[in-house]
Amino acid sequence: MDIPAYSPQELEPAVQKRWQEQQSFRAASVPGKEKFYALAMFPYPSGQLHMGHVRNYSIADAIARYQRMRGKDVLQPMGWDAFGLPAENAALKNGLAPAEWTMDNIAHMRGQLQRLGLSYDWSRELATCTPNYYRWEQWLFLKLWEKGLVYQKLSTVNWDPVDQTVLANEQVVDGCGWRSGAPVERREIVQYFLRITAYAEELLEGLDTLNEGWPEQVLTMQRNWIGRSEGAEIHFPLASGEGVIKVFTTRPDTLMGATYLAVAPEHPLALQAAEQNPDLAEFLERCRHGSVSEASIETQEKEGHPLGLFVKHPLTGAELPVWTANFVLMGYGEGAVMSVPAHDQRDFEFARKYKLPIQIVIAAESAPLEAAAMTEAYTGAGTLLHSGDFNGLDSVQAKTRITEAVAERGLGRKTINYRLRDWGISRQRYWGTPIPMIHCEHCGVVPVPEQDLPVVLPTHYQLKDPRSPLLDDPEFLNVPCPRCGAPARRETDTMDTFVESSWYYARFACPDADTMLDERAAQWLPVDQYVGGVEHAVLHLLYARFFNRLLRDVGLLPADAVHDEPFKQLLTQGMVLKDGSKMSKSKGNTVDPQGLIDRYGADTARLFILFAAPPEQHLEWSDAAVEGAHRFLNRIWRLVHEYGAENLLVPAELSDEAKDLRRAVHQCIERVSRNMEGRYHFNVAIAAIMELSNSLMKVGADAPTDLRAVLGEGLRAMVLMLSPFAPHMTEILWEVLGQKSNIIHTPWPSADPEALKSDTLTLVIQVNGKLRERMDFPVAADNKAIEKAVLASPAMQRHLEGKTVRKVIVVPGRLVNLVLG
RNA sequence: GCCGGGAUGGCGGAACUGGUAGACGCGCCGGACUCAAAAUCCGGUGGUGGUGACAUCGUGUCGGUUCGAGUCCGACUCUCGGUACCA
Repeated sequence: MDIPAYSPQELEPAVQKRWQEQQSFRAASVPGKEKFYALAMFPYPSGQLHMGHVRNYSIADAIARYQRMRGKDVLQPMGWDAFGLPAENAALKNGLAPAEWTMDNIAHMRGQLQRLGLSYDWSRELATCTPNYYRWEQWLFLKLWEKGLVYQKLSTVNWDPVDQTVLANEQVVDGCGWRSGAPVERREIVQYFLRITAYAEELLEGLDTLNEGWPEQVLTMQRNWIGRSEGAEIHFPLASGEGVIKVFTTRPDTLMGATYLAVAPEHPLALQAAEQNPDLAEFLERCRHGSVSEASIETQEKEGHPLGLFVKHPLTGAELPVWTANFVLMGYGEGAVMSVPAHDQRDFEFARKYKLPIQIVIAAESAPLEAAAMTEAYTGAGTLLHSGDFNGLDSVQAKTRITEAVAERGLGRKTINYRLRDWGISRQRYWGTPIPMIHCEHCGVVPVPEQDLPVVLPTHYQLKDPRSPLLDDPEFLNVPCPRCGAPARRETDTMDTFVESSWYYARFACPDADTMLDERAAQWLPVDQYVGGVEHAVLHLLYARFFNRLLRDVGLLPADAVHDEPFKQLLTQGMVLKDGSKMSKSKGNTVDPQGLIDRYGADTARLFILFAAPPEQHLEWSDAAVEGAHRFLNRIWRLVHEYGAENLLVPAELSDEAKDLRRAVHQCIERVSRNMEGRYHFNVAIAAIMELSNSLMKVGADAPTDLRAVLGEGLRAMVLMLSPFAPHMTEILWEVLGQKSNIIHTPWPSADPEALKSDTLTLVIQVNGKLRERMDFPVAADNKAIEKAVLASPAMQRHLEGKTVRKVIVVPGRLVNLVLG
């Protein structure tokens, strides 16, 4: 027999050319056909495709191809998240302009993606660094400014005193700038913020509608991130002079146990107090060093300093000292906390360190507490004591009563606080979307008029240092004020790149629209299946959910329940690891997918990466296992060619052997189909196909006709089920089997319930929970008959000898457990 | 620090809702084909004891619930992701 060699290097490009010529993956809304929008998170064009990309896109493509075979009208687009820090770093290192570097990378990576044979509608490709894309972001920014959803406020950044630039948290290593090595300082600068907190409640409630389609862990992380907490705002009047310090607490029941207040080092009162207090000034100066990241603040040694200032307790009028502490965050709540050392662990440790009083006001359920003997705070609920009028109340009642008491004095109220903070979108960087604002000496901050959009980012600079070249470019900087016409200065800050990735999924529906979105967005949205890394579980996915609502509220998306959430189903894939850790250039443990594709072809690469682990788990890289995937494809290639286009009709009457094989075929269809939806465990689906191929391979060329006919049925099903994973090879094999339809749109096989039926089944017989025997029973046998047969069977006698049968448990279709004593 | 995951043979992993632990693949061992090798095909493969049918231990650690626990509950260890300016 003459079987052509399996040569993916020739076969795959030929099939890809065919797809391109036939525009096989072009999405055009077909009336009456159910739509399916499959989307993988678009890549940052770093230069080379890495294994994480291959995995991400193989998963999404398998889903897209499966849904196409299910008869859906599938949209699967691809684009580039093209603004960002690495382009500037590369520009500094190689002297290439960020735009040039980015565009070169896109061209290279597009070629790599095409070589993988992913079923994208390339006509919708977009890159976020093109004015055509980011102009709409500027447009939206202006709309939100009008609505008051964008505002300016001071916020703290990492400042590199040597490079004279703002540093990303990632660029701060052990408290020092990564390039200069200089200790990082904190600076407060005016930035633009998006009022995401106005949507906190809606974003939280929306999570309940995602229970079906999103992983529980992502929902939990988002809930915790939003961090809704009910409590009270309490005002502590300053002992001398005017004003109050406002604090938020979730434990108003412990108010009578507050022994001091702590404010953030950036708090105005701390700064004011430091003017007359050199010790304090020195402390605040020390607090001004180190990264602003939450992780570094929370893990640092907790330190504080008294302000020499006192407040009055809102209920007792007692004077409490005010401290400043390095762990109090200016950005959370009011930048001040009331401290109840007896009932809060952090306050307890702080109080012990600085010898501040500890006042017990909640009785623990077990032993009575004693301040001097405590080794940790009692943070549970309980009955109030040492609390005047409130003694004897439980924590729940006390929360209400104390909040009411404070409110009656005009010194507080019940309130809801969120951990979520407004989204600071200003970046003091060059390679990003220019913020469309103008600074005028007379008029202040003035928005760029809509007709002047886009504010185009100049791309001709050679970067010499990390400082944004926009700051030194008079052509960019100098503009007349749109309001008064006087010479004014353009805003040089650009937007956080998360802004671009917060709406691209919608733009893909209408990439050529001459508005931000048109009616096609509503047709395609929501995304039916979104696929991407867990690392985006909170930030990107929360911002995109927020943007979806902004788009709705400016009238670009319909205000109905269907469109509230952008991503109906979410699959968070695990990372690709090598030797137990993330593949990265710095660790030198990367495996270049290009080499893999060159050597084995795209089908092998895709099959391996889906077979090696379920999508949501980490994937440990293995060269050896790739060989295995390739060998499997080779076997399939030969198996199908050996059979060819024989195409016999499966007769109604089958021999037992043929019946068994047919059952195996249809069990496989059932198993694979189940794993193509829901959990998307492609590794199990592929294993089932491998098992089937092992059975099919045992059928010889001289086998009886009925068996050969079932073999043909099995091969056709197998090739169809393999096509979402190995689309190039199966396209050819479908023809080898004599099939005329286009495999891309051929219906997915369905399991025949008749074929699945079996006459007998094997039950496991356990004694005291341990496997002892196996016995076959007719499918129809009832529990009583099974129990009787087991106890009477000769094989069981040695287990029963000298024992009493205490209990017999029959699990239908599974096992029998004899409890003997 | 805080929030969320993960841990099963030599390796990647399987085990639907508490019911046969180790499917499938890799690796390894043995065999067939070959002058030989590669490729391919066939068989074996968790540990310990036994010639053997079999027995016994075994899913990160310790404890619990249950006729029965990889799966449920409690405590812990290690590890990974996020932590708001990496994307």
